[in-house]
Amino acid sequence: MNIAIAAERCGLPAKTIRYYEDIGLVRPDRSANGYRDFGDADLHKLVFLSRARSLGFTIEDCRALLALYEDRRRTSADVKRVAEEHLARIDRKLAELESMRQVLGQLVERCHGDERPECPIIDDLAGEGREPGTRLA
Amino acid sequence: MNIAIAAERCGLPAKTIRYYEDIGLVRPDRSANGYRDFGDADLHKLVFLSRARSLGFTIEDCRALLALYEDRRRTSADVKRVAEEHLARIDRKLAELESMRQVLGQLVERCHGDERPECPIIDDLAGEGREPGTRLA
DNA sequence: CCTGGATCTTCCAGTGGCGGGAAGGTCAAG
DNA sequence: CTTGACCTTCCCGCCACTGGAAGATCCAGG
Repeated sequence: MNIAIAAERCGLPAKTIRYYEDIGLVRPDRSANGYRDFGDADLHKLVFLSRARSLGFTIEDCRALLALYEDRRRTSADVKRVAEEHLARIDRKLAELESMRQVLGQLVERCHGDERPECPIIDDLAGEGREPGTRLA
Repeated sequence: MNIAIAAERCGLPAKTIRYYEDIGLVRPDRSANGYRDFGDADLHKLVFLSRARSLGFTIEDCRALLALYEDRRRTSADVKRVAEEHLARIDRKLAELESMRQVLGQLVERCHGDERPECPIIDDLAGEGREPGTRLA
């Protein structure tokens, strides 16, 4: 099947699929005219990649997971380890974002948002009250 | 003051400060020897930038915020709008990460993590049960 | 048979926000 | 006078694509 059909079926843009071939994640056949020709196995891989990426796995994670996917002698422990590392990355990122959200949320709440120049957001960014330790977070 | 001192005082790497000058966020003087010479106002800007970046504002947000910081006729409404847009971005990102966390967390829980090949994580990525709508999320 | 539009190919450049490292100038101490 | 710590500019690399140019190919209509 041509790339447009494969793209439609796996939910990835054709550009992304070509990129995945470039970096060696898929190796579709080529038709006589030079067009990529995706078989069912290729499509399965693309669906796998699409799903893994949507869960936030990096490309290198995907490469490892794809190898495990295709290895009948894999152990679920190997898979779980990759997933747990990613889960830890997600948790770190969540904590970082939640901290930002908390600080910024409080600043926004305290800002009147009127036509006057006084603004606790600007004051915070400028470092007002940083030394005394009266900082919000 | 030289760049290393400025870097130490604002908490940004010297490389980052040079980059900020490249893109026009700061304009330190130059000494006779060609070295950058940061004054107090420059340092204040760098501290401002450091804090804004740590709250996740994009460089373009920082440019806008810095302009507001320096504009005595700004309104707090202008500042608040920038902050609220960023807050919305944070919330979208949080929702996305929380969704990933939820799905991946359940998959990891269900995975035995032993020496056998059966693995609900791989099965999910491979699309097992996608059509029937028995998907986790 | 020709034309035109859709699809395919490769290749190059850009995104954001820096970081690494090369090649070379400058400065202060011993 | 040399050493080593600074400083400068410059260019490449990161991640995971995305956009666009230039050109080949395919297919349907006239």
